[in-house]
Amino acid sequence: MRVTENAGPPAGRSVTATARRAQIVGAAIEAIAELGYAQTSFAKIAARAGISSTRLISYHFAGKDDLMRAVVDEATTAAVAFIRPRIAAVAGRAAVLAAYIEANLEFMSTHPAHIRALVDIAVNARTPDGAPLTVQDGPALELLERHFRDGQAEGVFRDFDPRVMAVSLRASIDAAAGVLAREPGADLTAYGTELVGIFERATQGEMS
Amino acid sequence: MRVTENAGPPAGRSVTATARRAQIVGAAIEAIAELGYAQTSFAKIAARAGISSTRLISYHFAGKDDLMRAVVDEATTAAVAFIRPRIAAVAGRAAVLAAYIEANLEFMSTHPAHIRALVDIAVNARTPDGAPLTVQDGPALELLERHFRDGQAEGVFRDFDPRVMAVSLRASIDAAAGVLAREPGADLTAYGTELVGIFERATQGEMS
Amino acid sequence: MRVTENAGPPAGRSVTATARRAQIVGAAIEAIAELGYAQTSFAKIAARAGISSTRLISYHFAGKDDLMRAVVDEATTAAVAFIRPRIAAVAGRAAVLAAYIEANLEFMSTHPAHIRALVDIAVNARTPDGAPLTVQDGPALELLERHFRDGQAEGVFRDFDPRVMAVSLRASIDAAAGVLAREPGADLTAYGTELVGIFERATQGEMS
Amino acid sequence: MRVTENAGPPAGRSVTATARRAQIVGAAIEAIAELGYAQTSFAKIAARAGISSTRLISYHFAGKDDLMRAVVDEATTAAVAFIRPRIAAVAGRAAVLAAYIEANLEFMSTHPAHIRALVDIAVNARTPDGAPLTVQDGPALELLERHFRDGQAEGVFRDFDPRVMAVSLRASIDAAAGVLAREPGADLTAYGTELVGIFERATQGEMS
DNA sequence: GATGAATGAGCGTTCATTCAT
DNA sequence: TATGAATGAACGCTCATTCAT
Repeated sequence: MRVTENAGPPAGRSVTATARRAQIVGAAIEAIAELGYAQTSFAKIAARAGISSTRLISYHFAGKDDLMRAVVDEATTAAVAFIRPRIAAVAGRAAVLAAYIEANLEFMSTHPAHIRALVDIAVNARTPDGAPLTVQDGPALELLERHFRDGQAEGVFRDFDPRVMAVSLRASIDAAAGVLAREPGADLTAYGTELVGIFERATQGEMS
Repeated sequence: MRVTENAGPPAGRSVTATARRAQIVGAAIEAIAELGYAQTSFAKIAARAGISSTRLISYHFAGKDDLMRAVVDEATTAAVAFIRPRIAAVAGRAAVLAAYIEANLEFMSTHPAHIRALVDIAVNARTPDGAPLTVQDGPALELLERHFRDGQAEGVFRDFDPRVMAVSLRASIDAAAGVLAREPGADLTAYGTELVGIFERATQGEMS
Repeated sequence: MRVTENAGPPAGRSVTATARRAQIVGAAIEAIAELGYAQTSFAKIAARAGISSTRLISYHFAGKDDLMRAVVDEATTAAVAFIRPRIAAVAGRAAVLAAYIEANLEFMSTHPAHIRALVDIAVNARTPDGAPLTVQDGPALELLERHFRDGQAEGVFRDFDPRVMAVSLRASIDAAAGVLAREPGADLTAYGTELVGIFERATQGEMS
Repeated sequence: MRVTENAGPPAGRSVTATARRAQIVGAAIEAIAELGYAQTSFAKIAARAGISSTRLISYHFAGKDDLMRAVVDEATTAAVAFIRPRIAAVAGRAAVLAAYIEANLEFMSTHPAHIRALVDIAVNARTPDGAPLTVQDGPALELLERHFRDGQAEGVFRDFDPRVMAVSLRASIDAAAGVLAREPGADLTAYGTELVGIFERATQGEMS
């Protein structure tokens, strides 16, 4: 699953702090995705980045928490950059929802390590006092919730609890990442179609 | 959040191996639920169990993996014992599905640590070579999948991919545990009703 | 200045915790006396104790603070055991004062490392938040102060501030340790006689 | 306890080497006084000086030893500049002694960090091979010793060991700094009067 | 005169595990 | 069945210093 010897500046040469940070963040994402959060250490990240000492990581990041936050930032930013134009390209609450689901799954298939790292950090990373480092899917959940609420106000969606729907949708999408991790050849497009079918029905219909 | 001094045999006295194992497994569940998998060590578990040396854990379990498997067994067994009679009490595919969801949420509210530990281990635990320790929700998923498949054969459920539906339902239920952990006062009954509504519509309806 | 290969249990064999702790404390005293507090690390102590890993120190002491407190305890206890019978053997405020000074200097010449370690820890050791680990000469100062106060009440000593006198006496004694460290061949007995002369005059006389 | 943002040139601007050195020395004095010698590092000093990299310290000083020597120089020079005129203003061995003690205590109350740093370095600083970096109070002790010796030759002081008296006086003065550090509101003037009383009696009287 | 980047060595501590009883 | 003692490896982090501009 390793990509390359992690393209970037040849180790040992002085480069800009920005480039070095990006290189380290990339290596951290790879390491977490492959080994899991609990097994990922500065040493493993350094080895993956092709740098000789963990000292360089400590030099560029204030600590493990700081690095993990940078990983979350990078993965989130990449996901948003990927997904936002795809939902901006369609119109209508239901179409946006479908585009959101499909863009998420597409991003997963092209950036599996990003997703894996994001979920792993959210579940595991804690500050020394035990508090979670990040709230899982926090911003994404709020946007989804607002989308559902607005759709309800417009009469497009039925009357459900937008928070429960948002949490369930995100969880279902994240679970797809787990399936992908376990079955590398899985057909994500078909999976996306199924998921769209599930949540179209869940958000519309009358029945209750 | 600690329940008691972890009822069980007073440390230092000779007890049966079975009782000692149960005591340690209980302490491990507490520790994982409170601290998260990555932050849980033999030392923390021993402290919680009120035993002075980690040696006792190594004595009763072949290793960390063995202990984690025992935790998964215990939590799974407890969940099955709680849920099975509740779904056996109702008839019909849809009613069973609703009962399954509601029983799961009810179990969560009475055994939050079991669920937290189960999810945490599933996501995190690996053998030293990086392979996942357990297949996430393996048995539960298969039962759900068969239930959907049978319901489809009976014409009760619409035509969807049973595996995707099963994965999404389990993920949505597990996500409820996360909500519960973050908002201790949340109304799980209402949450369950919402979830039943979502998956009733998702599994029935026509539309596509 | 190293004594021996630090007599004690042969490294690597299992011994009682008490004996091992004493061995480590002894090595720590030697190390601090020779290298100074700032240069003393677990690794240096372990080397001096003839044990192979710093892990054994961490096993027997909760942390560096805990070890330093044990060193202070050991040195203080040894000093008290040496000095107390010597002042109990004489009668009269002035005679006790002289015996106290001379016993202190004698202890210094037989246990120079104990004194050096005691002073070094008092001056340097801090908890992580910056608070001093021990109050220098705390208990000794209180006893001295009371002795002076009682002597004044009996009319044996003149009217001076007992705290200032106690602080100055302790400082003068501790400074003798510095002289001893710098000039190993110094005549401590003569030094003691001089010091007694200084503080006899300081505590008596009329003049003011 | 920090005084200001440590007045001096704003970091990052080109200034004279002299000014920059003074700024760094000032920050080092503050750091040692607050944190203690063992806890003071280039990083802490740089932070206190408001400069971003420890590189600037290494640039202006040959090493840690060199910086510490500069600190000692600065503190000593400041103390001499403060004290010398005060002892030059009085005549007579005893009066000079009293003026010396009182000037020292006065300097302490106006420059507590200087004294703290001076004592801390004297006790702790070592070259890598374990040798003390400076001889504690070396110059001051010699001057004091000569003063006592000359006074004895003039028949003003009784017959005592001038070295022991000098060491004890310096130690008693330095100990006052410790008292001041622990009890910020202490009355240094009264303390000085007491100390003068002690050493007047110690240096004169007959009795022996 | 100044600086960002980089470094190897060492720090105290914790890890799961094994030895010997 | 139990346990105190011991262990090597690895952890994240900080140290004073040097490289190359």
